[in-house]
Amino acid sequence: MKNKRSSIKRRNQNEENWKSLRTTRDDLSLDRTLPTGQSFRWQKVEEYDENDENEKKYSTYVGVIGRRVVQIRERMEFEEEEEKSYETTTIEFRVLNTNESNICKNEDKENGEQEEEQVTKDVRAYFNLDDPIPLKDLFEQFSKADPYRFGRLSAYVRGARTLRQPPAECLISFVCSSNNNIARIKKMVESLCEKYGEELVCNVSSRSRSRSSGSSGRDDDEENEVNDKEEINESKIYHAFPTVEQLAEKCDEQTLRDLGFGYRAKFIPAMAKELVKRGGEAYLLKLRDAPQTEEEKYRAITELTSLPGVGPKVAGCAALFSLDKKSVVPVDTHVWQLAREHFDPNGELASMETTASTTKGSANEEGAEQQRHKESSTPTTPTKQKDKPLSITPKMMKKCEEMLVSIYGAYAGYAHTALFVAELPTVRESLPEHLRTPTKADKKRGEKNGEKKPEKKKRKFLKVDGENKSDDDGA
DNA sequence: GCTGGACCTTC
DNA sequence: AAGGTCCAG
Repeated sequence: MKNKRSSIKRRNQNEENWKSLRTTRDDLSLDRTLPTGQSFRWQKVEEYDENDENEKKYSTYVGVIGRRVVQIRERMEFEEEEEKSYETTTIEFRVLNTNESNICKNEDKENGEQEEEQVTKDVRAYFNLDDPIPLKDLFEQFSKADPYRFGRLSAYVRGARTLRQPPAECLISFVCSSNNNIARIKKMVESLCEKYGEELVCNVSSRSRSRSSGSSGRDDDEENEVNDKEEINESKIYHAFPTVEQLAEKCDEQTLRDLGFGYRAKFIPAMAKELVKRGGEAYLLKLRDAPQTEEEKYRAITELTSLPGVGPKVAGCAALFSLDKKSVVPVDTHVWQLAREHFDPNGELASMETTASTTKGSANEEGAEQQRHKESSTPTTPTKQKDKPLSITPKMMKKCEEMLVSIYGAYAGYAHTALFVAELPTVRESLPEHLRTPTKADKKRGEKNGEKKPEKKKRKFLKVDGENKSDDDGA
């Protein structure tokens, strides 16, 4: 409503609005946290550093936290000291929208400063940056507890954090995630926000043409020209995630079906209404603030599971990603696969796959094989199955979660996040071959060649060979 | 309690 | 098939 003010001034103002998140890249890597399928609202945006004479490009993320549109970047600085020069990374953010935050209603300066503090607090909270234990230290603990897998992986997933999202947003997003892929989940969440969420008005920073002094006068900014409508107003509209009240009142199944939600369309209005009945967001926040005991953890999961569209997996995600239940390990097909591959030397998990998975005839055989070495006497699994997708039963989830919690402890959920991130294509590619979890294709190929899966036996007892400490990622 | 299907789209 | 859940039997 109030975008009549001078956009130029605002633009300059924004340039200086970057504030430090007061963390380090050991504790937070944006690339390993924001686009990893915890939250579906972050968009990677390339920017140019206007203070750098070469206008060096750097990447930022733009997303919405509550009612603020937030942009985050990792800024690298090179410092020279005597002979050595080294770089430090500062993680910074700024608020882009003008109808919340950086404008104080009564031009009171103190209020403004309070607001500034509040913003920083909120953003830090969203990233769980006020944990009692820094992520770096946790990773060291995980590595000690599990040198074979986590220890060798930790350098490649440094800064892979677990977020702390608004509970209703998190829960509803993950209801959309069932039997679905990330790209479509993002689309669904975005359309839900556009349809029902509060508008958040941002000034658009029409960079580029300001100075094309840079050597490569390329302008890949054609999209700015295309969006001429928005360019004129110099504002861009983002949307808050709708509140449960908004959804309960306005949202209906048919509309969501038309938006492409498929069979999940009926869950969201039903859940919103039920949540409102139970007290709205405050009801969920109560689950968050309950004492951090195992009992309360299970209670939270039970409560969530009684909502429409929420099974154990979705409840686990909401509990871990928004309700401070840090030992929860939400087990999905991917986590199951990696647990079976790396944490199942005795084939306990493998033996539970009574339903054949898509590709592995050998999985069951192998599991049964190893099972025989132990004493447990589950009925030997049939060797021949049809090609049905593997579905994870609650029993399997429980077993898998227990196994990981027994290894990683009270912050097992954080370890899970890092292990999961290591499986994402972009990160996986940065891993040395021997750390990559074999894909189905790999296994198939192996079977065809009649190979014997050489590793398996050395597993837990192999000492961590001196994997060159390559402190770093590929990015 | 546990298991097998159906369920909406789309990459 | 994709980061499951619900509902019968």
